[in-house]
Amino acid sequence: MRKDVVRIIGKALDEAAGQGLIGEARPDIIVETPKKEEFGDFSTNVAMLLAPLEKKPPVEIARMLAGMIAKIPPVEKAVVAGPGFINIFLGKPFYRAVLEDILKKGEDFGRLDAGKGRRVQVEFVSANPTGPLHIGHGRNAAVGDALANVLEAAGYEVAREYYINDVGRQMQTLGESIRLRLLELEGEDVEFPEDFYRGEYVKDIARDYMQRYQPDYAGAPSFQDFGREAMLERIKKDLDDFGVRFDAWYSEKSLHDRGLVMDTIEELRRRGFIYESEGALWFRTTDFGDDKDRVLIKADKTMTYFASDIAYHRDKAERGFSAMVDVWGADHHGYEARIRALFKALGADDARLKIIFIQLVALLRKGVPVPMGKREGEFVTLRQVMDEVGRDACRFFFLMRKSDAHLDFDLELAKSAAPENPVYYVQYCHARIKSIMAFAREKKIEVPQTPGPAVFDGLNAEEIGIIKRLGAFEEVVERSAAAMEPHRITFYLMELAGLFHPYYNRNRVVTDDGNITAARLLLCDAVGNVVANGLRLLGVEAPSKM
RNA sequence: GCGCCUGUAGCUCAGUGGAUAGAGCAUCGGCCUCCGAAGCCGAGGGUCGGAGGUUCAAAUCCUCUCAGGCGCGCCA
Repeated sequence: MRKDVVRIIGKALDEAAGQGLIGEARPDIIVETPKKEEFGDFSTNVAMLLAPLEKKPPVEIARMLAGMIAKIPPVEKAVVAGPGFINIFLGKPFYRAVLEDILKKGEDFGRLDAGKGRRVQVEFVSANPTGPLHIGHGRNAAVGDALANVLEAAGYEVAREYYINDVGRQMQTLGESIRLRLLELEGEDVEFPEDFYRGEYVKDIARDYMQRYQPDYAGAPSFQDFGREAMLERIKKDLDDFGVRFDAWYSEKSLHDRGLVMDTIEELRRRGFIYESEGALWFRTTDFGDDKDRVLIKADKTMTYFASDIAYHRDKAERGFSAMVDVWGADHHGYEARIRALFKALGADDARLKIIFIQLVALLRKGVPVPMGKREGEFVTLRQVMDEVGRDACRFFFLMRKSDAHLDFDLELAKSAAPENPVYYVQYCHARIKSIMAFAREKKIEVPQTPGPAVFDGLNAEEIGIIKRLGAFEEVVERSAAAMEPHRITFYLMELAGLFHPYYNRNRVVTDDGNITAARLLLCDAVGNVVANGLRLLGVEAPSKM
């Protein structure tokens, strides 16, 4: 929609240049949708940008361009305002075409080719398989998945990946924790160390292990392997119920098994970024802006997690993605510099790597914070929240904020069927429209496929305004993808619902007037369609009944 | 101390360098014989943390500063 206007302005500029009225220099054409209706459907500051280049007053240039723009259909009029804005008013035929386009495209409205099929990887959640997913992972999952959806809609080919930290100290601790719990079950008196995994889930796993392999434990897997599988199964189930699926589960262990960790270290050594000191092996990340150098192999000859991480990212970088997105908890932001250092050390373009940080979620209950101490394993799990408030509310709430902003998640609000709950505000919009459509069908009202001029002329300014917002959906998707900010979809939907509900309350859709009824039904259909498409990107249901 | 994030209405937050800074909640007052009241209408509310700077134009960009959060291990 905006692109059409950009094209129109471009045409006017070309014509002005052709007539020798301006030079060939072209500033970036900025077209915006003004906040006020009286400023038109679109507005551009191109004359003000041109003024210094042409050494003419902006208003003079604006007048000249406005005259040319006004002659290009479907522009109805173009007026100069303020310091040199050109406000452009489009005619009804334009908005009729927009409505037609939305209805014709249906589910595909909002699907773009901006990505041109380029491959993008989104790696998210990647929680250690040593415990169940907690609320923070939930936000990570919601953001990562919605972002992947948005990128897909924008025309990228997206790969969703989960990186599993399945070797090292914490896996050993998990194995040991299970072993001790098993001994307990067998009646032994054990002292359970403070820093072991103390959650109930460990006891569950130990119980499973016992039931499956007792009495002689012949052929039983190691506690660690058993624990890993049990935890992954549980995590997958949680994510599945949350509506999140991955294309790949990438094992850290597999990096070691294939020798890629040592390979990577060797490559860095060849490139001269590795040195030994105090018995340890270091990567000189300070060459690339990190605060300090980082250890890859400790003095005890075991590897750090960072060693795996660089091997993993090296592998990613070689897989030919045009962009790689890592979604991390905000407490990991200190890692960004060292991962970027790896890219630079390998001569790879680290601009391809985008790291999104997910800030903490504060759970509230009627405004009172829910304690979330991680000690004793009593943190709030994604499962608990999902079970309490439902998947839709849960996902929607996680996407109501910019990911790098703290999020207050009020459980009572999320599950309340009250007007102040934004999830239902948007879903209700969809359900309401479906209900209206059903009502019209019951009344055997004929609705044309597309709005002809006679039908469309029945629509008033408020309805045209809604169509204008509907048309902007494509742009919202595009910007959301470009900025990698899925929350923009959420805000758009709340705004759209905020246009529709008041409109509905003031206007009857099904009336005695055939043309008006048809036009309004088509408008409703389009709104419902866009709401459904937007909710799909968020991974939230668009119910027909509530 | 250094680095990253955040300071916008009482609260929670939007806000592409543009025109008189917006929502929702909360508060107060109204609307269901009529397509879904999980909805709508109306009212009050602001030194965009502060100070400089760039610009025709700054909540937005730059510098400094104040406040809060997080991170700064041969931890995971």
